[in-house]
Amino acid sequence: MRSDLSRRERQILEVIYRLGEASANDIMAALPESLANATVRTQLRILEDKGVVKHRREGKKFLFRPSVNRKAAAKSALRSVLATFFGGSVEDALATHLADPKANLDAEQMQRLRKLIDEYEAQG
Amino acid sequence: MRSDLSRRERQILEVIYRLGEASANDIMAALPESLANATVRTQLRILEDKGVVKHRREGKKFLFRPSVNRKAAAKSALRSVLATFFGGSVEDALATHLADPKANLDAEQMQRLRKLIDEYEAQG
DNA sequence: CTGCATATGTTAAAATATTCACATTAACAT
DNA sequence: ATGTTAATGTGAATATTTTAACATATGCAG
Repeated sequence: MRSDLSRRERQILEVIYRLGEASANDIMAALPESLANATVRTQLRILEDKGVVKHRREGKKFLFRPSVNRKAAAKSALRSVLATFFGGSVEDALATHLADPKANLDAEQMQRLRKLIDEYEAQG
Repeated sequence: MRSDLSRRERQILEVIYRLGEASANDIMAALPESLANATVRTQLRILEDKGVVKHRREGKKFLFRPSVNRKAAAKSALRSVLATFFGGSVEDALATHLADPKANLDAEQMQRLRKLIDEYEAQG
């Protein structure tokens, strides 16, 4: 997630990433604390000025989405967490995640993980 | 990473996480842009007031470290990225990471990944 | 085409964050 | 002890962020 954004801007951008596409009202509803509609729209305008989000019109409302595609943002955010907290080690990260009771992977998910590793090794 | 921190506070906290323990000067040096020493110390004081970091004295300098241990912070940061960008799916995250040319895992790392999965499955 | 409900546009006050100069204190060598 | 160097403490100006009131526009029903 971009680090040159203010606290509120980041928070709102994160909501947009989670929702994929969202109106000012959607965002307002998704925020943990209650903000005036106008406040959310101000932040959206700022984010748009910064080139972080874009919008399209649908009926009379604006729907906002990130202008950087999710994949790229995801890769960048993940790399950042790996670097900051795991010394860049994806193994450490996986170990941490698996140790978390909330992870709770089922057989199918385990199989997908195995397959990913196999495939990576196959071409490496 | 805590989301109730200002931009600068987050940036500085991230540096501290990367370094493990750091003095005001260490942090100043690690920052991409140049800030006055007093500025960094002000932020450290704020972070300490907020209970985010603590310090110990060594000679005449203060060494700061996060007050929340790295493991817990790491787990939380990772979960957040997974939720925001990968719909909570660690498989998607691993796939994204492996697809990144910069990842470049060696045989040993691959083996560690496999072992983690095996062990997880062994206990379920 | 008029009114109503629901959006967005604009602007500016208030709150918060950011910055750093200057003052003070601490360690250490002489 | 005293001077020197290198830290930390304090306070306050400046900049940015955050907030939302008020104005305007849009879609739609009648």
